[in-house]
Formats: sequence, C-alpha cells, structure tokens
Amino acid sequence: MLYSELFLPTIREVPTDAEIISHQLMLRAGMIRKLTSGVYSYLPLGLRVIRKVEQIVREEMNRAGAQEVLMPAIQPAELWQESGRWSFYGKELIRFKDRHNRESCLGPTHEEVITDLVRNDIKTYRQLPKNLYQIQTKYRDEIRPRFGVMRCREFGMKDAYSFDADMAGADLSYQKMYDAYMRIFSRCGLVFRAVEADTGNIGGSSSHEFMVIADSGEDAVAFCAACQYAANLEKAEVLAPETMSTPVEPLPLTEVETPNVRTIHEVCDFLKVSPEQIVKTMIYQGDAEVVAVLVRGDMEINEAKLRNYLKADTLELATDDVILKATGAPRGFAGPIGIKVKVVADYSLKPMQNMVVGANKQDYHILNANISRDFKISDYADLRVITEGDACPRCRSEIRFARGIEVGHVFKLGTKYSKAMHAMYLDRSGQEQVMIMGCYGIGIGRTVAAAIEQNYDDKGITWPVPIAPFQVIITPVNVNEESLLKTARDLYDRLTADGVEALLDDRDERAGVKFNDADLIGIPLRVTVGPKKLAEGKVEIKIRKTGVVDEVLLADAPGYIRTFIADAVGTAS
RNA sequence: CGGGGCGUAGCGCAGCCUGGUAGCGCGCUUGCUUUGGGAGCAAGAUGUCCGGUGUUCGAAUCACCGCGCCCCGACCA
Repeated sequence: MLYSELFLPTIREVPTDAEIISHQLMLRAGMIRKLTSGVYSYLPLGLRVIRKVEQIVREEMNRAGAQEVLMPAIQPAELWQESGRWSFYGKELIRFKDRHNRESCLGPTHEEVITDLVRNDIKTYRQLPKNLYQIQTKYRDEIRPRFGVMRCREFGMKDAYSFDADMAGADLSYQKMYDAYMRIFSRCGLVFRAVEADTGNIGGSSSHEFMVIADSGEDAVAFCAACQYAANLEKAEVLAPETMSTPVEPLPLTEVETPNVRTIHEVCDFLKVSPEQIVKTMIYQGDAEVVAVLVRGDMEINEAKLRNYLKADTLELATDDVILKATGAPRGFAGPIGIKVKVVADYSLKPMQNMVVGANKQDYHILNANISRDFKISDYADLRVITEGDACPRCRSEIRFARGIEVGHVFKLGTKYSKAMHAMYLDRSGQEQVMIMGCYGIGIGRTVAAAIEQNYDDKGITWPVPIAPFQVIITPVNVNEESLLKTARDLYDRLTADGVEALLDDRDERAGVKFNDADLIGIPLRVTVGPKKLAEGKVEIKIRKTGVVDEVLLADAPGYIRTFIADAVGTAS
C-alpha cells in the first residue's frame, strides 16, 4: 500500500473529549471517527487491525471445532418473548416496529436466534455436540457509551454457542472455548487474566471473564498473589473468619443521642469510634421480601452475592417508606435490635462484640450491642465485597486488586434458553432431553482498544506484530531524490511479493513528519532509506517497540524483516 | 435517569463577564527556498459563532426553550 493513496488522516493534537489513551490514539492514528455517541466508523487502518483480530479469532475458533455462521441483526420480538427476555432486557435493547407494525429489535446478543436455529434442525444426540459462532455487529443502547470504541452502542463481537447432550459434554465444550480464548488473547499480544465472574443477565451457572490488565479498565479484579485464583470483584468469595477474637466483657447496652448522624463516617466522628466497631444495617427489597443485611462498618455489601443468596431476580435498596415500616425510623438509623424484618449478616459480624448499631429510632444509636444477648441473626453468609488484603479463598494467601478490561466472557448457560425455547433432542433410549448450552463472547473492537492500552508510548501506538495494520513501513527520507525513492520502491515490491504487509511512505513530506506518523500509527518495523547509509549499500531498520536500530545491507533487508515477523508471530502463537 | 462541564474555521482554543459587524495557533491552497525527527518566507481560502424564540437601534456576547457532545454514578463484550 502506498501511503500517498491511503485514507489515513492522522491528527497531531490530542482531541480533548477522548479520555483514555486508546481512544486518543485511535483518533490520532486515523483508525476511527465518531458518527454519534457510541457509534464509530472504522477507517482503513482501523479496519485492518479489526480484520487481524477477527482472523486470529476465526482460526482459533475453527481449531477448537466451532463452525462459523452469520445471523441477522434484525430479530423478531416473538423469540425474545419466548425466552422471557423481551420484558427483562430493558432499555438496552433497541426495539422498533416495522411497517407491518411487527415488534422487532436489533440483536444485542444471539441466544434466542441460535437456539431457534438449532432446535429446528437438530433432533438427535447423533447431531450433538455442535458449536456455532459468528463475527457480527451487535446493538446495545448503552446507558453511557464511553472510552471510544471500548463501550459503544454498535460494536463487532464474536459470539459462539455450544449445544451438548449432557453436562460432561457441556463442560468439555466450555473448556475448549476457555482454552481457545487463552490462545486468542495470547496471540493478540495481551497481558490478561481469566477471572471467575458472576453470570449477570445472560444467566447460567458459571462463567469466566477474560480481563486485559490495564489501569484504565472499568472493572476491578481481585487476584491472589500466590495462587492462580482471580475473580471479578462482585464474584470474589470471602472466607468466613477462622478465629473468633478474644472474648471481652460484654458491656451494658447504652442508647446515645446522635442528632442527624447517619453515615458510618459521621457516626465515627461523633462517637469517636472506628468503623470496625460499627455495624452497617442496610434494608433491601428483594422480589417479594424485605431483609435487613448487616456488615461491618468498614465493608461494603455485595449486591450480586445478596441477590444470589436471596435467589431474587431483582434487588434494590428499600425505599424510605419501607425503611420506616421496617425500623420505625427514617433512613440512617437502622439497626438489628427490634427490627421487624428478617436479619441476615455477613460473616464479618461473627467476631464482633460490643458493637455500635442504629437504634431504629431517629437520631439515636446504640453502643455495646452483642449478638444473641441483644438481637438474633437468622443466617450468616458471604455477602460482602472482597477487600485488598483479604485471604485468598483457595490458598489463604493475600488478595490484591487490579483494573481490567473485559474483552471476553464465557458462560455455562445450562438449560436456561434451551428449556424456555424447547431445544430438545432424542437420546439413545428415545427419550426427549433438553440441550445443554454454553455461550462465549469476544469484543473485537474492545480487544483492539485494549491492545493499545497495553502497547503505546509517548510517540504513539506500539502494535504487537500479529495485529499490526502493516508489518513494516518503508520511509525514503526524501522522495525527490530519485535513488532513494527507487530503492524504497524496489524493497517494497520485493517485500510485498514475499507476502510481507508493507506500507511505502512515498509522500513528499519532510522526514520528521514521516517518522512521527510512522511512530504514531505504530508499525512494528520501519525501514529508513536515506542517502548516508544507502551510499554504503545499507538501510536502517528500527524496531518500533524497543527503539533498537539495525543497519542492514539492502540485500539482507528482506530476510531480516521476514525473520523478525516470523519470530514475533511465531512466539505469540 | 440524576449530578457536573462544554458547543466559535478541519483540529485545539481566545472573544462572552462589561452587547458595537469574528480572532489566534496548527492544518489546508499557491509560489519560492528547504529536505534524517512535525521547515522558512510570501500570498490566500475557509465560519448557519449548535438551533429556535425573546430583549435591544444593534446579540457569538444578555434571557428563555430545545438539541448535541463530554465527564462522574447503576450495565456489559
């Protein structure tokens, strides 16, 4: 490709509305342009990278035994009503009526369509297992699109769906996808971690997220410093305290006036106690029941855990009315003593003694509350958010936190969709059985953005070779010198003939401009064709990522370049 | 949806407070010079000042109503 013909508008200045580095660099490097909030066009350079990632995904999916299909973006409401998600999915689903007034939507994901496809044509265990995938555009009307291509309303996603006859088969399908994902993200040159995750509204029994470690990540990951354990914060298990603290003399229950003191912070200041002595009492409204949840004052309740514990579809903080009814006091003074709803406590309550609790009475708290003497707890459970320094639930070593970008997610769906939509098959004995499903997603554009978050410097992007838009850029320092341009052209022709993805910067620009553009767009190798070295029959080859410059005889350059690329691509895969 | 901010040339911004006929840098066009890390000189082109309504002799500037975008919170690949 000739640079002079490429549609590659680079920007020198940093666009102010781009907050994170990948967004800035994708704009500056002429990869993307925004059409409207959360909707982007890919320009030639950006699309080349997208295609590279897609190709890696395709190769690994095929290698894992999945088959590519392509499903529609337009989907009828009936399928979604059948699965129950038409009412459940919410505003994120872009709905519309066609000219015949039929309710439709733009697919945010394809469990319904694939399940419909499979149930119509797969009838027997002999046809199972199957794993079908597609790389297709998804539509989600995100509450707040942000970070450029990282979180947008229209985006490219690889989604795969497995169908198995039994659990053992489903587990194997899941493992194959898990392994394929490990290879995919490794090949993309990413530093990532597979973490245990909550299943969210896709549903199902278990799941892993593939997190690219980056400070700009929207997700927090808890991981063990010693073992392989890693989990999304909302999933990470917290162990019950092993040892009780040394018993102290229970002090008499004392009610104190705490005018307008509501938050943990205010209580600490007012009563001169530390948060560890306080019990936080939160009133939640589950599907049908109202519960009081207790956790130590310095800790946070994990609503995902609570929802799972209560087996509730919906869960939210109780309204002021409900709180008043349950406690007899306004928000801010709830406590377990005399409360009129079921009380569950996080394990963190177990060792606490002489605690500070709300008095269920406006402007009052109670000192020296003790479990069983003063109030009862109907159940203990793991209900809090893990904190840094907690014990690893697997090996009891120390938990640390990192930020991550979720680029992939694998779910064991079980029978959630196959049951609702009657995806059945006949087993060996002629009995009708429900298929066991799994689903597996990769955000293509997000993977590209994540790769930039991990591969850049002050000059621009430093692409990992396997996903670079071009492998080498050839820069004649002055195209008005015939010999330089001709040498560069010959080298370009030779490399292209060898199957190397080369870009020839034949623009009549100053060398500095070309060098800066080459650095910005991040091509792994730059061959500089200049008068000084050419007089010795040499060119310079600069490695973008390391900055290392090698002087190479012109005749040796193609070999040098092919070896470099083969090593880089080979090592990664 | 709640809270904050912004909207003036392709990009980055000033001008707005205190109303008086639109400006800077970069980029773009042409010419000459220059040519190994974002060149110099000269001459140019480019604006529904987000939109509407109002106030005023006069509105980018003041008021009201919209719209769009960005950032912070609940969602997710």
